[in-house]
Amino acid sequence: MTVSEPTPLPDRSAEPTAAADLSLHAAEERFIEAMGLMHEEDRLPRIAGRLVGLLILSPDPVRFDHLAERLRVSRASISTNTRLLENMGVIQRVTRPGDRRDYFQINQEPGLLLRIVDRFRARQASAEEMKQALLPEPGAGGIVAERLDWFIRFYSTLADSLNSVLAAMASRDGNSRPGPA
Amino acid sequence: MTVSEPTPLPDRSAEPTAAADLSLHAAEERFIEAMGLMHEEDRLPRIAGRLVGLLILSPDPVRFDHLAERLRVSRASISTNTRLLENMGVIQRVTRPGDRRDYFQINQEPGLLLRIVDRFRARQASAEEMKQALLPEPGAGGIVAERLDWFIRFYSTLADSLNSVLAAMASRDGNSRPGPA
DNA sequence: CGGTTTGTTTTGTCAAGACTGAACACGATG
DNA sequence: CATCGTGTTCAGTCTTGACAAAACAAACCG
Repeated sequence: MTVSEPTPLPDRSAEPTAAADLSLHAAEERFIEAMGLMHEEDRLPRIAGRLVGLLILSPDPVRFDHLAERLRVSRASISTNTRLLENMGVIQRVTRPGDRRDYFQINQEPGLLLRIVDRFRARQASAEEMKQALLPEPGAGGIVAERLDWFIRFYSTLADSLNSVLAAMASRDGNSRPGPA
Repeated sequence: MTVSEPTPLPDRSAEPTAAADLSLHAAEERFIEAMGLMHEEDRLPRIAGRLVGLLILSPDPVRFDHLAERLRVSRASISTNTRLLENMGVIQRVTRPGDRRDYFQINQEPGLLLRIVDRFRARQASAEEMKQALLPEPGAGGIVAERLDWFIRFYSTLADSLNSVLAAMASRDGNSRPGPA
């Protein structure tokens, strides 16, 4: 799982910005790996997360084969995961005239975030259904109904506030950037 | 994965509330399964989720072996998963004097929710670290920094609002209930 | 003590799914 | 048309983790 560095770049003493570059590189590595783990928690393949991390850090669109090279994974994995992210609206495939190759850039990423909202809504809905089924019961106004209420209220509030954060952010910088869904 | 019913309780036709009971039972089944799926999304074993669902619906503490029986899983799985949830502060093991057996009840469940907050905070922190590393760079105020800012702002806002929802709910009914962390 | 009840730990099996290499498709290019 | 460049798909391997059965531990009972 841990990567081995074939080129340790031993000629470091010459350049003044070398140290900064290196630590930046290390930080990038960490960020990318962290994004990999994060997205794995969200049931996405680790490579997809790393892809997102890398593309967040890349000001310009990145070439398909550069992705494979930089992340040290097979082109097959890049193909699969770019497609996945593309379909989710998280990244965007761009092409250039006279260039057969594919480039990718992130897509100011609410795609992922909307997924979270959906999950919360689903939980809320599930508890609501249960509450409904419970209603005709005699003496059903007890602890169980209370718990379900708590549950429902929590998730609905959460989804709402998440939505409003998204909306606020979209209106603030969504007009300057290509702004997807 | 689908359960089969060995004891259909055939003597139900006598009671007038039979229909309601049945649909309630079905709804419970659905709720429990839904909770299983939900928690699986959060990287917990499915059985743990079902356990949470069942305990939410149980007004009184439930006996260890009843859990196994009701969910139709092995006692080993119950043991493992109750322990897991207990350590997470999601459920509570209770005992009764003169009774060797263990009972479980849900622990008005912020345990799970705090996990979500932690995840958000971790994401925010990761982006912040990256931003720091980026700072000394020349011309680093570009798109990348902007994206990281967006990211940071989003997750911190989210975690904050989640916390405040939790706090509001805790203060509203936390004093009547045993109220854990 | 032997045997029972209750819960835990260990061991093995199984399934899901991530990742890869290899075969493939297909347009471009000499 | 043969070949190369580029990306996709397929088939196989490998890891991970959930789950169960069985062995185990410990408290209780006769």
